[in-house]
Amino acid sequence: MEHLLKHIRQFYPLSNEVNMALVDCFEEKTFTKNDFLLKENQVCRNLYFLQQGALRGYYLLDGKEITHWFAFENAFVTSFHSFITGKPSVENLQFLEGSVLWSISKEKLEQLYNRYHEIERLVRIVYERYYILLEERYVNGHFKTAWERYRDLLHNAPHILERVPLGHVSSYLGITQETLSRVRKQH
Amino acid sequence: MEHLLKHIRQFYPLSNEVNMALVDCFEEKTFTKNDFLLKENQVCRNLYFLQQGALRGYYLLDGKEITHWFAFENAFVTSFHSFITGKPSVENLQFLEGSVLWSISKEKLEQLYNRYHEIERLVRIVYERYYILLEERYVNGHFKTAWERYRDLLHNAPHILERVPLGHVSSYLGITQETLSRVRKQH
DNA sequence: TTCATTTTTTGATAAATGTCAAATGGAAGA
DNA sequence: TCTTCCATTTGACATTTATCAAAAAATGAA
Repeated sequence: MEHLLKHIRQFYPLSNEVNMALVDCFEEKTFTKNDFLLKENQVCRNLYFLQQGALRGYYLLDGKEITHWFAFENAFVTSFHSFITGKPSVENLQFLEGSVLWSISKEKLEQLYNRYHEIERLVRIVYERYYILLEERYVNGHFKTAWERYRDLLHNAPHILERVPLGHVSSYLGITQETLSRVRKQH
Repeated sequence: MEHLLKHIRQFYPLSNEVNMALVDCFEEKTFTKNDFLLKENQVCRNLYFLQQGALRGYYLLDGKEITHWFAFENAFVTSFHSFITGKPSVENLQFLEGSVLWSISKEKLEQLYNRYHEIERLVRIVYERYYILLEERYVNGHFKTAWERYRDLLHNAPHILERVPLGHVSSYLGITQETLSRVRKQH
């Protein structure tokens, strides 16, 4: 839990009162490798903080799994589209490692919004940051060759390559596993 | 101004008092085609509401302009990375048509956040929506052929093809102008 | 360790897309 | 209308990447 509070402080420091209210709303969950946090067509009603472990989000395209994001320690995760809209998820969330999370329901989060302006500010700021991270990822993938994408990943997020099977990484980069394997060898 | 208030109501309806406070903080600006709202290396200190017209965001890669977004009537626009972080922009914002915007400074917006929880909620909700729109755009561009990207654009956002030169559209889709031209003819 | 399973690499070939150069088409202004 | 400028298309060719099949390597369980 201290991990979560520390993480939050980096975005927007909360008063003691609000910190305590927040702690009351989260519950701990643990999973093992290959477990699913969420499957396609389920509605994601919770926001999670990943304290320990690793997770991927993927969807099916022409029968193939396309991993479009990874998450590691100290990140907020959920199926954002489903969580925000209340519609069934198009993505699956699967653990890449045994993991520990803290979970809060959408209802409880909305109660917190209503009670504490501070929480709404915190979340506004978190969304801002997540928005620009996503934008960055979008731009970095645009108009790049297989080798450039691999090189950029190696530079910006080497932990992904260390902790995730290549098959998942290749779809994350938008290339086939064979191409990733070749490109990696040539350089 | 009524356009802006109406747009806001779709996200989160504000009380009269807050609506009035908001109106006081925005000022109108007009531009002609090809004008720049922002140039590379400038810090973007304002958030804009595009009431009428069209705008693109682009950056330079190997000397070529890469357009990575378009905006049309009834959208909030800014260089999000620069606006949020206060750092110089890597992108240029240029008008594709004569346009009318409403502008609010970051300082004034932050004053509004402090005074009105409602405004912070509104913006939190706007970020949520913009986040999932960006995510959707990210996923739609991933692992698609030139033809699929064109077809999807034609289906999801035909107005772009009607109002924007093909050269800008092609870089938006992550393909060359020649390929877009060919792919378009073949189908 | 050994076996079974999964992951990664390699090879041969096809398909898609990029590049460069030139031609065509269309729009706006003189 | 003519001219100029910019946008779009076309052609020839090179390059990159995908696809399919199989081999090799790595991993994990018995």
